[in-house]
This record gives sequence, C-alpha cells and structure tokens, in this order.
Amino acid sequence: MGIQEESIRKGPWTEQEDFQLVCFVGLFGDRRWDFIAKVSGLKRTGKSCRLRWVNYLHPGLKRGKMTPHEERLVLELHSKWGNRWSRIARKLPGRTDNEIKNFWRTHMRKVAQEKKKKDVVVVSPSTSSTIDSVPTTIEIGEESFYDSGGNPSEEQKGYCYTMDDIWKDIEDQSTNVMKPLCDDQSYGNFVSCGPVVSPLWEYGQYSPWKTVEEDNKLYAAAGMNSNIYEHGEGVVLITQN
DNA sequence: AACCGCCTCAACCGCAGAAGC
DNA sequence: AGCTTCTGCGGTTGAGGCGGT
Repeated sequence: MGIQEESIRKGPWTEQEDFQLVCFVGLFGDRRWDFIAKVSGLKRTGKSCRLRWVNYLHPGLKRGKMTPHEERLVLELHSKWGNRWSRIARKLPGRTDNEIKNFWRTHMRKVAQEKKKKDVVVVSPSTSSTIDSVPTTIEIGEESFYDSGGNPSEEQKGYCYTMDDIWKDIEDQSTNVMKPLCDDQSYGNFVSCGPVVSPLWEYGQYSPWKTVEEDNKLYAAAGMNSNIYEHGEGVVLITQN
C-alpha cells in the first residue's frame, strides 16, 4: 500500500518502456527483476518486467503461428504432462508457456465446438476450471489424447515415448531459422553464443519497433553493437559486442 | 456502414518453491 | 531454523482485432 504502489503502472507496455527494459536487461542480465524495475525508472513491478521480457522482448522468441509440428508436439506433451505449460514450452524453443497455454485453450475450444457439432456425447469429469466443455478424450485424426485436467500422471502407463522423431523434425526445422539461446540468456552473452538469431518479429506486425533501422538504433542505444539483417520472413540479428 | 459475437494474446493475479540472510 | 525476498508457474481476464450479418 501507499504512495509507491499507487504509481505502479499496469496494462500494455509502451515502446519507451520496452526500450528501457531492453537497455537495463542488457546491463544487468535477466535476473533480479525487482532491482531492474527499480533502477530502470520503469513504474512497473519486477514481476511485470520479467513477464514482458520472457513473453515478448526476449531475443530468442519465435513469433507467428505454430507450425503443425509444434501443434502436434504440444498435444503430445500435454497428453503426457498435463497443464505443465512451462515444461512443455521448454521442448519448443522460442515458444513461451503463455503462448502454448493460449494455443491450448484455443485448440481445446475448437475441438469442443467441433465435437458439439458432430453431436458426439462425451462424459467430462475434467477438473479444468477454464475449459468446462473440454472433453476428457480428444480425438485428433486417428489419435487420442487424454486431458489430464491439470492433474497429470507422470509418464502415463503404457505410453511409448516416441517423440524423438517429431522433436528431431522440429530441431531440423529450427536450425535454419533459429537457435535456442544458451543458458545464460542475457544480451551481454550474445557473443559467447555465437551469431544469434533474433526474434522472428515480423516488422510492423510483431516487432515492438517498426523497422530494422529502429531496431539497430535501439540495440545500439542499449550498448550492443549489432547489425540486423532482414532475412526472408524473419530478421537475423548478429551482435558483435 | 454499423453492430455483434467470437477469437487471440498480452498482461495480470495468487500461490508455491527456491534462494538468501 | 525461520523469516523475507525473489522467481517461476498456472489460471484468469480484458482489450483489440476480425469476420459475419
């Protein structure tokens, strides 16, 4: 309570705020969010800063629609782990738990609606609080997935772990367009990661900044000597700190 | 052109566990 | 060992966009 909390900003982030956050994460790394929130002058909570970074500003993020492979992987992993979104996200480089969560909700809604249309009656003891109409059994093509309703059974019995092929596919795809960042994911470590592919922001649509020039300015202002090249559908960022 | 309903996704909240002191 | 602070996770919400009528 008090004066401090009254001045805390909420809601959508502005370009200026993004800029400040990128600068300070560049300086101090992506840890100690309360500290970053304080020293950056952002009237945001550390939590809010972290979320903005993780879900939107992180340079390893892959934007845009999920590929069929990714969708399939999400479904498979959800059938295995339930609503462990962050755990699932770790298996999809460049995707956030939030993104996967959103995808799942959308997906489940669609499935539920299609089920309704087909007039298939499914008993639903699901404990999910968000998707009431989600059936326990979801049929996609020839396969079935079991919604654990956020109460996953670790390694479902009888489940054959055959994700390797799918995962390999994803990796093969992703090596051309993006690489996961190394463990220490601060901007300051770009160089040690070698050339790093930037977020696949589509300018004017996903990028918080509108042009390559603006991006270069931003990273330069953040103390990062970088060159951004447009490359097909995405944008490649090479830092030379 | 205006309205309406649905969909998407960014951002919030509360909670739990980890880490630090 | 116990308290405080930080971090991460999962659930939820609401604004804005979009398509249909």
